[in-house]
Order: sequence, then C-alpha cells, then structure tokens
Amino acid sequence: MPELYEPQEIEKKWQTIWNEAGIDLACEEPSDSRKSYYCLEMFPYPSGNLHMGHVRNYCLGDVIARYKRMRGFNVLHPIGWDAFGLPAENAAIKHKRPPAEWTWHNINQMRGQLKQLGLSYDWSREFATCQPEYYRWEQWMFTRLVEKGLAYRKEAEVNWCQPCHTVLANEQVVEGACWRCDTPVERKNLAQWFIRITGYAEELLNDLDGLKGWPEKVIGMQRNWIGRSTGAEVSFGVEGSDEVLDIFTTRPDTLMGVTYMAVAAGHPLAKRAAESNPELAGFLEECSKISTKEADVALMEKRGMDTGFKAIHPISGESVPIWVANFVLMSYGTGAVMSVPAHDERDHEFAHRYGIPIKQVIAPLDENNQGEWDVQQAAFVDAGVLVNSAQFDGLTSDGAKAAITEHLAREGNGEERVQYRLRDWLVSRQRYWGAPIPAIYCDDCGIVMVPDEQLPVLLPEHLQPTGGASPLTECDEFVHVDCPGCGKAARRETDTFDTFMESSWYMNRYTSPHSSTMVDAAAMKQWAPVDQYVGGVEHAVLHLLYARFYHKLMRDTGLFTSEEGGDEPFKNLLTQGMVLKDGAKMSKSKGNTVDPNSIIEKYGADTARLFTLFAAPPEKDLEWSDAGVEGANRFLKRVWRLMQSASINPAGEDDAAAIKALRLTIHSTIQRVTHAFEHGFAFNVAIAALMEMSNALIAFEPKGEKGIAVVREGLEALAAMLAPFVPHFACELGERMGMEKVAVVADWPAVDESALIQDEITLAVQIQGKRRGEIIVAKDADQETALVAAKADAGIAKWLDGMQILKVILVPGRLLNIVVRPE
RNA sequence: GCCGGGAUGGUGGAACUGGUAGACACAAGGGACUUAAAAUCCCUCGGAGAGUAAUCUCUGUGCGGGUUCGACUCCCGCUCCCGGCACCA
Repeated sequence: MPELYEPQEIEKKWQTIWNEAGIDLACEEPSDSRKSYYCLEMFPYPSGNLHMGHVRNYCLGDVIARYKRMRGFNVLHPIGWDAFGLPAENAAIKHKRPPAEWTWHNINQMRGQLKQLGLSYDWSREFATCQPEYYRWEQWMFTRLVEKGLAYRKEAEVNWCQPCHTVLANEQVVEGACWRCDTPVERKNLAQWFIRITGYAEELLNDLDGLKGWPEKVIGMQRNWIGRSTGAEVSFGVEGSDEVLDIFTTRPDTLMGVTYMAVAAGHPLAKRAAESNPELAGFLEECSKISTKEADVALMEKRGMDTGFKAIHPISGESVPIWVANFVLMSYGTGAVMSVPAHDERDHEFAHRYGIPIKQVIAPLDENNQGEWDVQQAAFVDAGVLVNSAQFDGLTSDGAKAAITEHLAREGNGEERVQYRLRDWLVSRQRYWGAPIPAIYCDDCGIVMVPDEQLPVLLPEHLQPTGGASPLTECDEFVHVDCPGCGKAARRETDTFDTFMESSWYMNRYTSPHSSTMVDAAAMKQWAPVDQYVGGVEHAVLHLLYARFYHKLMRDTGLFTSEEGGDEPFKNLLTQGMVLKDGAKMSKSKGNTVDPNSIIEKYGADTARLFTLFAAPPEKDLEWSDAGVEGANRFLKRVWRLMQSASINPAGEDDAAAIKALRLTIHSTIQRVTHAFEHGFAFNVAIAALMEMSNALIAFEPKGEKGIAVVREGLEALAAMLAPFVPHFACELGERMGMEKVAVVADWPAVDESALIQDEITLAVQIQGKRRGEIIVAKDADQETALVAAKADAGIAKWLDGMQILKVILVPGRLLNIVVRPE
C-alpha cells in the first residue's frame, strides 16, 4: 500500500528541522564570504487574521528569499508588526479592553499563521512598532528635525476627519474623503506638526530616475504627486496701498494679457475687502464651506466676486480688478493668480461669465492659420508668438518667458520660480494609539522638545479610548510635566505621530533591530538598501514616498552615509496585484473572503503557496479559484506518486534516445526556470515549466538502471527547483530520494550544457511565411542541406511544385522559410 | 482632460531580441477502473470547411492601415477596459 501525501505531518516536521538548524537567520559573521541580499515584504498591520492578500504578498517574498539563498546569497528576510493605528482603538472601544492587549493578541495569532505557511523569516529580528525601544528613535529623530527646522508646528488649513477624530495628511485624502473610513474631510484651521518634505521635493523627484527596478507606474504616480512646475513669481502692486499681490504663473509670456486678478477666499486681501462688504463676506463664507468633496461637484461652476481692490500691472502699470474666485486654492502657490482669459480656458470661462475684457497677446505660430484665432470665442492655450505686448512683440512664447521674467527680475517685480504640488507632511494625529510626539508646551519657554535623556516618552498603555478625544488629553500623569527649560509646570503634547512614521524606517531598523542607536551604520552597510521590496501598489504614494523621504532624513542626520545606506531605501520594487473572488476584492463586507486557515487545513501550506504563485503573474490581480487550488494539490500528489514509482528497479535495457530526450527536457527546464527567476519574477511560468518536466518524467518508462538514474536526476532537480515554492514538500521529496543536502539549502541545480546538445533538430518549414511542415536535420545543417531535406518531404514539395524559389531564410534551430513565386 | 497599463480559446494565462500562436493549468465533453461513488488514468478541446480515414485546407492574438521573407511582438491611426491624478494657476 503506497504511502499517501500527508501535508500536515510533513509541514510540521520540516518547520521544526529548519527552525532548529537556524537556516533562516541572516548571518553577520565577518567570516561569511557570501554576498548579502535583503528581501523584504511590507510588514502587516496586526488586524487579527491573515487574509489572502497577506498570503500572496509573503509567499512572493519567500520564494525570492529562498531562491537567493540557494544561489549562495546571505539573505536577510525579516518580519515584524506595524502595530500602532486606529483599528486597535476601535476594537478597544468595542471590547472595553486596552488597545495594547488587542494588538498583542493579534500579533500572537498572526505570527502563528505566518509560521504555518513555512515562510523563511529571521524571527530573531522581529519587533512591533508599538514597543518603546522602537518608537523612541522616532521621537529622537523628530527632535533632530525640529532642531534643523525640518519639523515645525504651524497653524494651517488642514483636513479633518470627524469619524476618525483626527487630521489627515494630503496623501491620506482620497478624492476628498478619508482614506480609511471614506468620510468627506472637512477643512479646519489648526496648529499642527509638519515635516518639511517640500525641502526634499527636488531630490525625491530626481532620484526617481535612478529607480530602475521600480515599476513605471509607481514612478509616474510619485512624479505626478510631487508635481513640479516651473514659471515665475510675479508681484503686482495694490492701488492705494504699499502692499504687493504675489502670484505664481507657468505662463509669464502671457503677462501682458492680464485683465484681472483672482484670489482665494482665504486670501488676506479677500478677507479685508469683506470687512466692509457684507455681500462679499457672505460669498467667502459660502466658499469656505465647500469641502474638497463638493469641489468635485462644483467643478463646472466658476464663481467669483469683485473685491473692489485694483492691482497694478508690473510692466504696463495698468489697473486691473482683483476678484475672489472659488477655484483659486489658498493652499497652492500664493493663493492668488493672474488671469489671462485669452490664453487660459478657465480664465476665459470666468471672464465670459462676468463680462471681463479678453485681451489677446499670443498669436498662433501655426502656418495654416497664421494669426487667425478669435480669443473672444475660445482661449488659445498653445505656445505662439507675442502680439499686443509692447516691447515683447514678435518673441516666441519660450523667448518671451525668459525675456519677461528677466525684465521683472531687473525691476524687482518677480523672479523665476519652481512650484510643487507636494505639501509638507502633516504628522500629528489626535489619536491615542500612536507614538507620542516628544514636545512640551511651557507658558514661559513656548515649545520645548523633550531632552534626549528623557526619551522615550512612554505611551501610557492602560487608557481606555472612548471614541471622542484621545484619552491622553485627560491623563493627568501624562500631561503634567515640568518644563525641561525652566522647571515650571508645563503641558505635554497629547497628539501622536501619524503611523506612517513607523513604517517609514522599519526596513532600516531590521538591519540592526537591537541596536542602542536608531540604526547601526555598519549593519546598514552590510544590508541596506533593500534589494527586493514586495508589496501592494496601494502604497505607491503614501508609504513609498514617506519611506524614501525618511531614508534621506536619516542619511542627512548622519545615521549613515550614502555609501553605507544608499540614498534610496528600496532598490527593486515588486507590486503585487490584489486577490479577487468573483471579480471583486475580497472583503468581509462583500462576504467573498477565503480564509487561509481553511485552505491550509484542507490541503496544507504548500498547496496554498503553489496556487497563489501559479494562478497569475505576481503583478496582476489573482482570481481565486477553488478548482485551481484542487489542481495545485493534484500536481503535488502526482509528483508524490512519481517519487514512489522511482524506487522500483526494473531489470532491462533502456532506449538511449529516450534517455537523451528526457535529459534534454530536464536541463532545458533548469534553464527555463532559472531564466524566470533572473528576468522578472514569472513564477507562474516557472511552475508551468516544472509541471511540464514532471509530466515528462511521469510519461517516461524506465526499463533498467540507466532509466531509473535519469528519473532520479530529474526528481532531484525537481526537488531543488520546487524548494522556493513548496519548501516542505520539496524537502520531503529530496529526503526520500536520498539527496545529500536538504532541498531548501541545496545548491540551485546547474544546467548540464552537454545535455542540451542535440544531434538532430526539428526545423519548421514555411513557404511565404506560412508553416507547411517540418523536417529533421543534423543540428548544424546549413541552408542548402535543409532545403534539400525540405524538397524531399512530400507535404512540403507539393507547395514548391511549379514555383520558382526566390529566397531562402534559415533561422538556425528554428525554421526554414522559402519564398517563391509562380514560374 | 493629463499620465501610466492593458485587450490572446469557455476561463486563468504562455510565446527568447520579429521566427512553428494557444505552453501549463482550470472548466467542459467522452472513455477506462468500480456494485456505485470518490480518487486515479486515457482521449478530445480557437473557429469554419473537406475527407470512410490517417489527414488536409482556409481563417484566427480588440479594430483599420503599414514595414518585413515572416508581426501577438515594430510603426501610424482608432475603439474599449483598468489604475492614478486633476479648478495646481
């Protein structure tokens, strides 16, 4: 009675063996001559249970880590927990238990699930970001940033989410709504902490060019988000006042066509005008109520009101009215724009609506309609040649941009300027379950940072959130503190950090998780940057932008140099697709989830791994299929039976040609699978090749010793190549085949080039590029020989009958194409 | 509107640098084994047509052109789908 494939037993057995042997630990012995390789997957938020998205993410990373180990790399493959965050607080409210308890319970649960999957993590480096040993460095770093002026507290118009009871960074507002709960955000003026990411906008943008191992898509999204535009800042005078009205424009060439100015509702000029104009005050009130969400709806409606103020054109000295317009954003540029209705569609629409003059200053350069364009009808927005522009007439748009900017600069009325869409990163949150911001408010000294020797500022973990204001605000022992400056009673900051702070530097902490500094430069030199990062594309802008920024901040704080840690945290990025069921993302609310546990229980971890890796290429969405899981399991069972049959020794003579053919299959498979690993991560294709090879091994009938030897050769190669995908299964297979090394630490199989050499090859024969048959010729047959062989084939010959051969093309090893025409 | 990505059988997906389209798998259908079922194994499987048959022919990678001996692949022009961004001055 043959022994059945029992995944549960096999998996438990090998996990114990690996663990005891410590094969998953990264090695820091100086004697280790292997090259280092850092493979990382986005660490999970401990939400309670692993879902299929996690399984896919971590299996992908595990395959890469295991493959690299087999290729002789010293691999760092760590895991931990992104443990601060809102769900813990919500759960705390619901269960009336502190968030820490819920968090640690989940971590324990999920750690067990990860281990069940047989993921090759270096567990000695595990940490959770809610541990003071971790977040103290964030506080330390923040203090450095405050010292350097890179972090600051400022009152600004910010995004407020009522249900989450906190402010949000711009990156966390998706289509005007909270990224987490989808509620439209409100605009509020609040004093908040910011980090000056705009100071790094240029480097963050330029370094994107060096990220050759990142998907174009992500690079494009970041470039878009940073939103660099070049133009000029221009100062207009304000009639009857010493004030100036600064504006930013990308089209200084159209300056002479300005017929009005437009300022945001929140602009000081607008506010001042409203003081004596109740109607205008009402309009401003109305504008301020428009949330970003509603702004989408109101997109069509461009409305405004004249403030009564007049601006003085910096070149012509002309007087133009200053309007308030609902489409001007206080938060971009200077909150004011110059309006050139003749050459901007939006300005045109506005001018048309309110009867403001439209003055053409750019004429089309186009040969077909030289100068023909009625700007009263529609704006002409392309580049052209200047008209009605005094001394600038006749210049091209490009020339005029330079000339006008230069002229303004000479007069002190403007200068060239680069503007970014990116805003500073708002990092304070009115939440309890996060890292405390190490600031103290003293009536006498103002804002004082907590001295380094008093760090970490511990988060009291016993508090009970209620859903309203953070319990920290009512926790006296936390709030009351002596001012480190003057010693008088002062108040602690009760806001905590955005949890994206923790995930912005964890990849560097993994290189030296127990360091008594933030990170150890030597460890950074050995491991950083991450060679391969794997995660979901949903973090393309948020996490991946912050992490890039934070890495540069750490570098510039002197924690490591460019040489030691690199200028970028992630060298290569793999963004995996979602796991879908019935065409939709798996979610509890849709009720279309598949529980990884149930799959592991029924089929074992190896089947779960194999299915998720085989069903789709990594970067595409994966449609869940129960039948597909069955199929993956079926494959393992087939190989299992094959292994058992290979122990039977028949006494006969094998056919030499069949043996040669099988060895060709084995070694070309090694070649194909290796190629799949080295060029992109086409794991689905690699697995398909392994299935093909197994099919060939199954179909082969060994008749004697030689035959059995080749089957064993194939099975050993199969065990080694399966090891990254289905490590438990591969180890068991290898052990039963009597392999010297355990499969997961075996050397990656080498191609026997001699096995690839064929004496005879099959050439496809085409007539006029259409396949008409095939011939078998010697491997190095020349064109002449091949042509003779083709003519000798009846099926091909009939197509040559009555034809004159014009040209013959031989693609060695592939095909012979004969070009003919009727005689 | 702008920026990315994509479209290949009933389905997921293969196809090196322009060289035999549909690998591998799922589903479906047929058959074997079985009292029966499960499991397993074998066969068929893009479409149309011809032939008793082995086979053969035509056609086919979203649409229309082009380059080439040869195009899923390259070029030009479209259609549709997905993702991101958007009163950004």
